[in-house]
Amino acid sequence: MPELPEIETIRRGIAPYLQELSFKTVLVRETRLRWPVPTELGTHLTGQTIKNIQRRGKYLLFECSQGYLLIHLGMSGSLRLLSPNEPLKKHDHVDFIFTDSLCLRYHDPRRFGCILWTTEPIAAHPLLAKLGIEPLSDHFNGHYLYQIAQQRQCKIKPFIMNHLIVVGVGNIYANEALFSAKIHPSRSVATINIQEYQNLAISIQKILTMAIAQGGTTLRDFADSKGRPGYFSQLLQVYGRAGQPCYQCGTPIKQYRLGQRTSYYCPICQNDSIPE
DNA sequence: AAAAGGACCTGGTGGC
DNA sequence: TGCCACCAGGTCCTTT
Repeated sequence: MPELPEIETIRRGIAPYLQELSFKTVLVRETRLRWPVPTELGTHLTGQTIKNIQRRGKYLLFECSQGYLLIHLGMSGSLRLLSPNEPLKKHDHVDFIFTDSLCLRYHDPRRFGCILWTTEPIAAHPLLAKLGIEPLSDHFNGHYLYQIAQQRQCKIKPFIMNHLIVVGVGNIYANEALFSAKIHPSRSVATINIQEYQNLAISIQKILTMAIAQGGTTLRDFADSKGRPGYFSQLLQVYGRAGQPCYQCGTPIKQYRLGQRTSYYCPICQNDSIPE
């Protein structure tokens, strides 16, 4: 479900309500996420106060009095703020209940997400230590991408989705950013020049920023922390639009499989002389 | 070392 | 209506 804009939407939605609140109880109904939810999670968290909620890539980092709660939503995870009395739905795996009776509820049908606890320095956490640059930071630009690309031989779409290079760009926004930069998803990274990389970096930032402003993209079931959908899906140019006319030139959008992911592009705007 | 493919899960959809 | 194959927003791990 969630890419960077969806995670950021959730972070912004919950942070104002949870700052300085203390954990009263943690109810773990299902421990089988991507990695087991720590059995002592409640013991660790009870009495701790949330100091700050940050995001690194698609990870939410809850800075507590004496450690970090780390949450990833995988493909199908969501977090909702509600009353602890709210009736449970299937796959509501964990409740974080706070002293003022607010409940943060973790829901994840496919269980690809994770909930972890660490008291080690957060930047050194094994899941975070090797992550690439934040796309919305000042240091992310065309030069950065160009330099790494000179030593690689992969296609551009998996390249920008590689979170060891740049974090947070998932399948939807990778397709959209490449359309915006007029680059075919299968272009070899070494054939792309510096000017094109500068356009691409700007496109990635533009797309992500716009998506955050729209509250993310709702395809099936994404909702923010209050259950509201995101509206960026109305602005998608290529993702999910196979066979429909390109908004720029009218040519039908093409769809194909690149790696294990579905890719969408305009054969005219993104110069379809490249073998898929 | 880097690229590609498989694996982990459930639910929704479309075809027969 | 039922059954089945296939698809889905992620990313770690194994294989090449």
